[in-house]
Amino acid sequence: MQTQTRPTDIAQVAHDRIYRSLRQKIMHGELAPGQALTLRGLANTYGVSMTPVREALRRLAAEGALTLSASGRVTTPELSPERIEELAALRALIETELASRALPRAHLALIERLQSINSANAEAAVKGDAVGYIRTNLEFHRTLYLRAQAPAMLAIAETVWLQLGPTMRAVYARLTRTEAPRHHRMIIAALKAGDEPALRLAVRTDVTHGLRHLTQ
Amino acid sequence: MQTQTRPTDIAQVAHDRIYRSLRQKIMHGELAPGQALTLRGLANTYGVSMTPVREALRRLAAEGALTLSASGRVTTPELSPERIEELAALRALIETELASRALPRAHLALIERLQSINSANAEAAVKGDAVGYIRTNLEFHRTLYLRAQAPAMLAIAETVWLQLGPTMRAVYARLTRTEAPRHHRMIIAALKAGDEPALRLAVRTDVTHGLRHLTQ
DNA sequence: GCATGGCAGCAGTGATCACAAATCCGGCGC
DNA sequence: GCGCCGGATTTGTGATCACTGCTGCCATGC
Repeated sequence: MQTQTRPTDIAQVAHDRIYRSLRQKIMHGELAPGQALTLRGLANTYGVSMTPVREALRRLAAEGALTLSASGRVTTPELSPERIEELAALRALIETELASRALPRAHLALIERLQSINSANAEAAVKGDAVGYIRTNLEFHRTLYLRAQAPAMLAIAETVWLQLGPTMRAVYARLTRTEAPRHHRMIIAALKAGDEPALRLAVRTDVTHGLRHLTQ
Repeated sequence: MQTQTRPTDIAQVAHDRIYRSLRQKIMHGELAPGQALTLRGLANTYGVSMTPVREALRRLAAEGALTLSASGRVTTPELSPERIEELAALRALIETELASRALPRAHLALIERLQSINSANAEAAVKGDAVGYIRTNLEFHRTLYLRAQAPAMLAIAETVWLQLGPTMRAVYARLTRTEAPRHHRMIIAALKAGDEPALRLAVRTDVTHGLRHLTQ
């Protein structure tokens, strides 16, 4: 019983480390759409053999974060406008539900944390730091949704973020400024007021705003 | 250029074959919750080495169809009531949206196909064929949702079905009878009438009905 | 009788290798 | 000069193996 494994059930093995590393890069928009990844190349980069790299890539491909060509080559996806519209609709559907479920549990400490993340988000925006912008933006949403106590829903929301990752960079590169924190402030205001319809609207607006102009 | 590969981009390799086989078994409720799967055992069953089995299992685990213990052992998941409630809510959210999108494209040929699938579903119900019941039930939904032209949404809906697979058998074992086709007939009636609110309600009722009593 | 310790078998992980298919590139012929 | 052919290289796939840690069982001692 007195094993020295971590208290979590998170395996600390090589393929998992590589999976997390690549997943973060993809979700934060550090990889451009259409970029090719090779087993031997990544194995060399991470100093391991092809085996754990293959598992990490296959897992990411299963989650839609990467595309497998017919010959097994993996690349980051280049999304069609229709696909982007779908993923934006999914974000709106799932995240409004998550926000609704988080609302009754959103106490002052959470709202303060959201405001703090929002400051970092605005800072990244004015500095033109696209990766930092995306990272803090997702952190804002994740922090709120964690309160919903709905891990399966959150996992699916994150899967959608992952699929949008490579595209996100292109999206946010052009709008940045202090644009998006406005919607985040609307979310915070609705949380403070306990106004569920306003919260749902604010979340829906926030998640679809940046993607809408890409779907035409 | 004159390769003999299929025109689709679906790889016909060993790990993919094993993945599809296991995925179907899980989604159709052929595997009981908590059942353990071993790499060497499956490798033997399918007549391959551990490598492709490992990839298939990891892919299924990534989709939530299987659970990985801390030591790497994989089993079919035993879902908590909270998790089931979440997954039912996700089904309701996503599938009402898919049905709405399919509605304007639902012509008579589709409705006739749905009725035909529904007959097979009723037949499986009276025969007490749980696997056949689940299979035709999912086929009914998938056939409708394919008309929505929303592959990303459908993929996520199927992921949810996959997670519910092992649990579904236990659910439908107790209610079967000609119970569920009633909701399916409501869906068909709403499609014929072009009545979107009724369609959304019928879908929501159908997907949450069987799961609701498990969430308490 | 029960608890504990050790040992054997079992299960997953990652490295290495042989192989096949796809891709790329240079040269040859028209 | 252009296009096509063929080989070299790259890349993914699957098998095998050594290794580690876990599991479970049996025997031993209290």
